[in-house]
Amino acid sequence: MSADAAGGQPLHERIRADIGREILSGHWPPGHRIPVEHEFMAEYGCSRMTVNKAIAALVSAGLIVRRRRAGSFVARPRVHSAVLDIPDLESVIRGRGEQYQYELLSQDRRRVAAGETLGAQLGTTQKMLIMTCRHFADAQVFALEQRAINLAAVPEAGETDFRTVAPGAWLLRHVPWTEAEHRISALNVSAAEARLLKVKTGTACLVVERHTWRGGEGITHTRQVFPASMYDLVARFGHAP
Amino acid sequence: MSADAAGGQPLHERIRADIGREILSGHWPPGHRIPVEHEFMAEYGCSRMTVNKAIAALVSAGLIVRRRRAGSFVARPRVHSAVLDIPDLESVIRGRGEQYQYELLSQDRRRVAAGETLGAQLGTTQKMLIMTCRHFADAQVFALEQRAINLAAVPEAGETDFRTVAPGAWLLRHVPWTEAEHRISALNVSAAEARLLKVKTGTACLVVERHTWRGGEGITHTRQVFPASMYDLVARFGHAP
DNA sequence: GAGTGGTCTAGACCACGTA
DNA sequence: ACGTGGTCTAGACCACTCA
Repeated sequence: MSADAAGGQPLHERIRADIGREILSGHWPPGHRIPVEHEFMAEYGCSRMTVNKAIAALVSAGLIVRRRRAGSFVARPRVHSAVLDIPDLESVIRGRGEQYQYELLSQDRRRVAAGETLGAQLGTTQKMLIMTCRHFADAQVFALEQRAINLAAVPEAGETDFRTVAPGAWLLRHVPWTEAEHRISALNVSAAEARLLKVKTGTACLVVERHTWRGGEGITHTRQVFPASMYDLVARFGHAP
Repeated sequence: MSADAAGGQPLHERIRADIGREILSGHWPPGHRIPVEHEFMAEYGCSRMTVNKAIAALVSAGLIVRRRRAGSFVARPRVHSAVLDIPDLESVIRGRGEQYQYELLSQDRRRVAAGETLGAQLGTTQKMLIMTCRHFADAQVFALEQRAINLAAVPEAGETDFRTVAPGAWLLRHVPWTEAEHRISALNVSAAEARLLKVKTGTACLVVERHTWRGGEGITHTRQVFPASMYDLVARFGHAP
């Protein structure tokens, strides 16, 4: 009986994938209590250790949080992994003890042609919500952000007033779990961007581009420009065992 | 019997820590074959599942590689985690199909005062090997690098000729396993650095500072400056489960 | 108090790859 | 061929914490 009833992969692997799919599809949202181990034992006809191994892997991947007596729950999305910490900008700024302010500069709704920079890899010609906004730390411009949200994947975004809530913060609360790719580069800002950032033309800026998916479906793309003096990214490795 | 014979932590956790310590201390170097599961069972007086759980955690942390019939081996250090890929520059450049060239600009050996930028966090007043070097992609300067190596931790570095081999590449092959912290920022280059990079003063550059430890002991510190046009960092998240 | 997860056992069979 | 790891079982006791 050991290995595979169907498929060619270990059973604990299959259980892990099944649960992971429920979470990444959004079917089990953050905070959702998943079935207890005995239910999985019955469903898959296996021992508790096997179920435990599957769930333990999801815990170490950060998708699940377990609490004794209470049960196992879909984790609230940490902010894109513990290694490269790119949390929403409001918490960064407040964490420094500065005052956070947010401003929506423009908003548009249109189909994005395949190949266009914003929205590339989000699928061909999706209906997108396009925004430009600024984040302030005290009186200074902390970041300029261009954002595209795939309305097919996140229709609720269409009815949201992004004049009062930043799209990044809103997405963190409304889109359960994501995969992401970051591209980090440096840039001498153009005159137009310099004006919006309230810095001199040519000032070095850190640029973070992020593509985000959920279960393979494009969710959002963002490009954030930080004046060099405002922000350093920090990444750590080596969970000392 | 269950929980802890001594300490207050699970046994598999203790085994994991013990093995991890052997590796991070360099006592078990990369490629070293660790004892088989039955030996650990005897040593700790526990069942095979418990040993297996400990080793499995080290595998998922990337410290150990297991091969059926052959045994379990200390992993050869990957290049600083799969998430933020900062391999040695030679492979980056060659991977692009460009010609790699390396040049040592200066070398010095001195005790670094605590608080000095290079060498901070490497311990107070360690004897350090300090270098400045350049990396070329074809005819362009790809990166300017300042490097400090803690000679107390890596004495072999003192007898190495860094005119022919880049310190980053050498360290990758000679220091078994490391923890690291990266700080990524942007910068308008000074006139002095611009000259070395063969770019105009004020050109935006990506700056990557990296501190590296092995088992808590500082190994090296490096600051690499990339002209904005030369290099983008890419980081991915979301091991789709 | 009762149900959850956390840990552990003492076995077992199997797949695989090296010797 | 044989020893390694890979997987799995059918139990067990315990700690914790929510109801």
